Formats: sequence, structure tokens, C-alpha cells
Amino acid sequence: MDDEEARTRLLDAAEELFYAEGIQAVGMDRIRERSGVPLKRLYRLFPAKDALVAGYLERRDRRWLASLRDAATGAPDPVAAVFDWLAEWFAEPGFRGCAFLNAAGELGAGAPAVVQRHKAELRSLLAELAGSAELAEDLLILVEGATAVASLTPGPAPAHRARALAALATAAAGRAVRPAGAR
Amino acid sequence: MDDEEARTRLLDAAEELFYAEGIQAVGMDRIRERSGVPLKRLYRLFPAKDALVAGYLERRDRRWLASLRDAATGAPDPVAAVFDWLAEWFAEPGFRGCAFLNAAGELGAGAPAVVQRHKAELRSLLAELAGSAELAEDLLILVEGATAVASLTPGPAPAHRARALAALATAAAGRAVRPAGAR
DNA sequence: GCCGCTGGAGAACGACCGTTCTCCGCCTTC
DNA sequence: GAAGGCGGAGAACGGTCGTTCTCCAGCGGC
Repeated sequence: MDDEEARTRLLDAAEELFYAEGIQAVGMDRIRERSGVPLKRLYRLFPAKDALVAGYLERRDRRWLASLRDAATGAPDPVAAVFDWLAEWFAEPGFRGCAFLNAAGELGAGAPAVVQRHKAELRSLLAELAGSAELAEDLLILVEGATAVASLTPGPAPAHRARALAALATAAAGRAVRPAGAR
Repeated sequence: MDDEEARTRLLDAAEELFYAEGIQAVGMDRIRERSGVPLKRLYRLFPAKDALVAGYLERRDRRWLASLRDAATGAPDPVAAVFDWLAEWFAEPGFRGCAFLNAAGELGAGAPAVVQRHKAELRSLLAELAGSAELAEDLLILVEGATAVASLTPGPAPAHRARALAALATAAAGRAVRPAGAR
């Protein structure tokens, strides 16, 4: 097992455990046990727990945003595609809300920088998909709201409602640009 | 200092510290220090940390919902009043999102039952204010979404946007009942 | 005035956590 | 085959946490 595979296994273990149980609730020994990577190598690849936490969130940030971007760009209705993608996510077993919000809530000011960056990136992806920075603010609220509701009552329903609300907001934004009656 | 005052001081200290720094990050000794209540009494009133955590969330649940209910019931537009109330909350110093979502994210399956109950109560309060259980689902998404966005970028702006979205949703629901063109 | 008890202050205890260290087997190199 | 060093397994260490215990000062009842 080379370093790259060890890194992957460590991040896999960290992601499964930290996301499912919280960060402070999972000790380094659980990570070692699940990953099969010895402690010595763990600390060579990630010099402290903080680094492993940041690594976990950074990899998840990249994967999550890339998956959402792939699903939405090129779709007939990119905004609706965002909420369809959310619906599938919410229905996954083990879904437990937004990993970044969970980390921010748990770690407070000590949360890694990627938490803030993730939300900024999501905001600009939504702006790109909606073609409007204004509308993106509304969509962000809908995405976060659906995720938060689903985190306590899992299932795709909140995504469906948020999708309908997003359609409403998009239509209203269109009307604001081209006032009622105009063609 | 009688037991009732000690209880209040303990819950005050617990709320300030747990909400600001997270639950696992705050030790019982910090609670003792800030409350001025000796450890022995603390453990007589709350037999374990779990009980103190549950007590903190339960008191916050009652206070938070009562304050929102007071602000919204009797207002000319109860739904709009909900989001005005949120705007004030978001602007408070030390605002750090929904204490119940934070606790759920941190504690996972071990979170006290009041977390689920709080969201159910909020849902039914919104249904009461909006006069519609259907609409309440949308409002819940907007309330949670605005709170989540504000927790990472504090300030009242998300509440204002959510308020506008709520007006849109309410108007659309009205149109659904009385289809376009009907009076 | 003395006894007994309640309650406070802080030490103590056992468990666990993040991190480091020790020891040993194994593989490479000559 | 011998020497050396790399990496793994697990013990060890210092610190912290939740919880309990010890000890003592103060106070009410007789």
C-alpha cells in the first residue's frame, strides 16, 4: 500500500466516521482501525487531527460540488436539476445534513477555512446556473433550507418543495426584469 | 442561593457556553466556573452532563418558540412577522445558527429528543400562523434556510430574502385555491 | 456548649484522547 | 550471510473530561 492509497483510505474512514458521528466523537484510533493504516503512517500523512479534518472536508467539498455541477450544467432546466440532485442525496442511506454546517456548528470559530469557502463556492455555482447573482441568494436559502429540514426528517420531500419554490422565485425574477404585460 | 436560582444559573451558563462553543468542547468545570454553582450541587440538580444538555435545549425550545409566537400572533401579517423576528435574531451578537441543528449535527443519534420535538413544534406553529399545513412545509424550508445561511454569514439579509420568498409562496398558494382569473 | 448534619471547595479517580516512543520483523544491499 | 534501516504494532505519556470522594467550616437543635 503506497502513500496515495493510504491517504485515500484515511480520508474514506474519516469521512464515514466524522460525518456519521461527529468530529469530536471519533478518536484517531477509530480512524486507524477502520482505514487499516497504522498510526505512524497516519501522522506522517496528516500531522494532526486538524489536518485530517480539513482534508476530509476539502475532499468532500470538491466531490460534492463537482457532482452537483455535473448534474446541473447542460440540464434542460439547470435550477430544477439542482433540486432533483438534492432529492437523490437526501434519500441516500446515512444522509445526515450538510457536513460543513455540522462541522461549523460543532467546532465554532475553530472550524477549518474550507467551511466558509464551500458556501462561497456553492453560492457562485448557483449564480452561474441561474444566470443571476440576485437569484442565487434565494436559491442558496432554498438549498440550505431543504437540506436542514431533510437532515431531521430524511427523505426527498423537502427537495421537491424547494424545487417548486425555486420555480416561483425564478418566475418572479423574470417578471421583475420584464414587467407584467411585457413580452 | 436556593435550588431554583442555582438551576437558572446553571442553565444560563450552559446555554452561553454550549451554544457559543459546542457541547463536547465545554467541560463541566467551565459550567461550574461560570455559574458559580458548586459541582456537588450541579450533579444533584442534573445527574449527568446529558441531563444538563437536555435541560439547556428544553429551556431554549420553550423560550424561542414563545418569543416567536408572541411576535407573530396578532401581527397584521403573521407570516411576514416570523421573518422580521428572524431578522432581529440573526443580527444579535453571538448568533450562531439554530442550537438544535447544531446539537443534532454534533451528537448525531445521541441528540436529546427535544431536538426532534422542537422542529415538530415549529412546524405546527407555522401551520397555525399560515392557516395551512401545506404552506407551513414551505415556510419551514425558508426559516431553516435563512437560519443556515445566516449562521455562516451573519446579518439580517437572509431573513429579508426569505420573507419575500414566503410572500411569493403564500400568493401562489392562494392562487392554487382560487385559480387565476377567479375573484 | 456540644453534636450532628448540610453544603461548599477542591482533590482524586478512572477513562479516554491525541500524540509519541519503543521494539521488532523484514527487506534491501553488499 | 551480515548490516542497516524502514515500517508496523502496540505500549506509553501527558492532558483533559465526567464523576465521585474527602475534608472541613458553618449552623441549627438540645
